Amino acid sequence: MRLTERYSKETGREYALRMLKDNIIHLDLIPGSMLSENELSSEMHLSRTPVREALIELSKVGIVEIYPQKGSVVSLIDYKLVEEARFMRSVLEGAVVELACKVATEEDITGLLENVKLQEFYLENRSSQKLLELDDEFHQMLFHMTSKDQIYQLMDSITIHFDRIRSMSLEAVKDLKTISDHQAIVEAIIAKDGDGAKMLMEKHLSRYKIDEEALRSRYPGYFK
Amino acid sequence: MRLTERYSKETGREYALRMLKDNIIHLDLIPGSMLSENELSSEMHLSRTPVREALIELSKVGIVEIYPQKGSVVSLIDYKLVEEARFMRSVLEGAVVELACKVATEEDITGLLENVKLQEFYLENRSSQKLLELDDEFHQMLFHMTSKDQIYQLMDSITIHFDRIRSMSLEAVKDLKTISDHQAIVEAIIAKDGDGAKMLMEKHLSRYKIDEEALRSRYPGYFK
DNA sequence: ACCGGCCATCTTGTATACTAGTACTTGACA
DNA sequence: TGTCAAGTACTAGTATACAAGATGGCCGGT
Repeated sequence: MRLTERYSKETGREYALRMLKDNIIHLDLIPGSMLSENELSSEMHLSRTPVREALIELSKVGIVEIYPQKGSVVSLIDYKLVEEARFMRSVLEGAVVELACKVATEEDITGLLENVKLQEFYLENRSSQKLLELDDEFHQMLFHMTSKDQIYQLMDSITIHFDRIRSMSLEAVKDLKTISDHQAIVEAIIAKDGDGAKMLMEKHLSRYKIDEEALRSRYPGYFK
Repeated sequence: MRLTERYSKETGREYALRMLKDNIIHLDLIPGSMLSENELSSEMHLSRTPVREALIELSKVGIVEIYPQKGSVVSLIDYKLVEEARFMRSVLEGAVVELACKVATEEDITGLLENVKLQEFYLENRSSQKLLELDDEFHQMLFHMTSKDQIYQLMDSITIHFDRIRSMSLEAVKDLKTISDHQAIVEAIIAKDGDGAKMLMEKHLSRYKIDEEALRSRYPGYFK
């Protein structure tokens, strides 16, 4: 388990959750491996309580499985679940961007344009970490401007299945496409073209349909 | 707090969660009221741990708010959140029923028809409890037959905002309409009419747009 | 050699103890 | 009378202790 520093404000539970998610996404905790509440808590210098609460939360979205009196494991990759997460995002974000075309204010659009400009900047500067953050922020902004923050939060929790797959496929080469997708979506919003924006969003998210067989042969044993 | 018996198999946490949800939906825990982990745990004959875990889960969907070192409260009714929950259901169920038109098997359709028949039966017998269960089951079946169980589970967690409002509007007079809606949806699925099924589902769920002002004047102080 | 039962050691679930921070009450003092 | 400070009684967050079930190895008997 790879650890980073604990933020000053965050609670033990939040810290444990952040560490676990990070390590699961980046395969430092490999699919199928056992998780011991005791081990984890001593590694993170916490007691079992906050660690346990984090594990419960992760089990709610099926990324961790808890077997009472037996143990907990990092879930094997279940392609059904990955596709389910992608479907959920596609459907919800499609509807949200369509709605955004109706309700976006000048300020909202300015914010989106600013975000896209920053993406271009960091693409040149090769900061893929920053790019990922901006990508997430872009999508979150759409939910915020349509007053759908709670939905974003719920949807985000299941997205981890999908983030894990994404980190397995070597390259984030699609960064360039990502940015031009975002640009096109903003343009559709400006033009108040709801149907167009929805289609663009669905196409954008369909890029994440990563080839299962390729990954399965590269990482045998990680899949259910 | 109104309590019912604890099932033999369920854990303390599950029991606490079930009790809390029931009491929030049926307004035995009124919006805005304080929740003390200590009080709740002694009422339910549990320790703070499982009760606390249940409260954390409820806070994730905004039906309970936890203020560290100060206390927890049952959230006031926020119509934005209610509408958000309705929107989420409408969008997801619309997409799912459209998909169901493509993939439903004979068995799936038989199951749906059987459910509708039972609804008719219990409508005559005036068992509104059983009707609600069948209603929930109907919707869940659509998610199951399209392999979207995880999405149903997540969506269901936010539906509580919506269930609370529904229990406030006096009558479940719309039972008859509910059943005919369900019948129409099943017919559309049989006819493999995806667009029609989607529209019917959205219309069906729009019935839950309960008049805010009427409730607000009847229950002043329950709203944000 | 093989099978069965006991035991030591894991696991998570729950209960309880402790910590630290908030808010209100009470009472003394200006 | 008004104000401020100490004390008290709450809160949630965390740590730890205990309970109960699952597992696997070991040892003895057949």
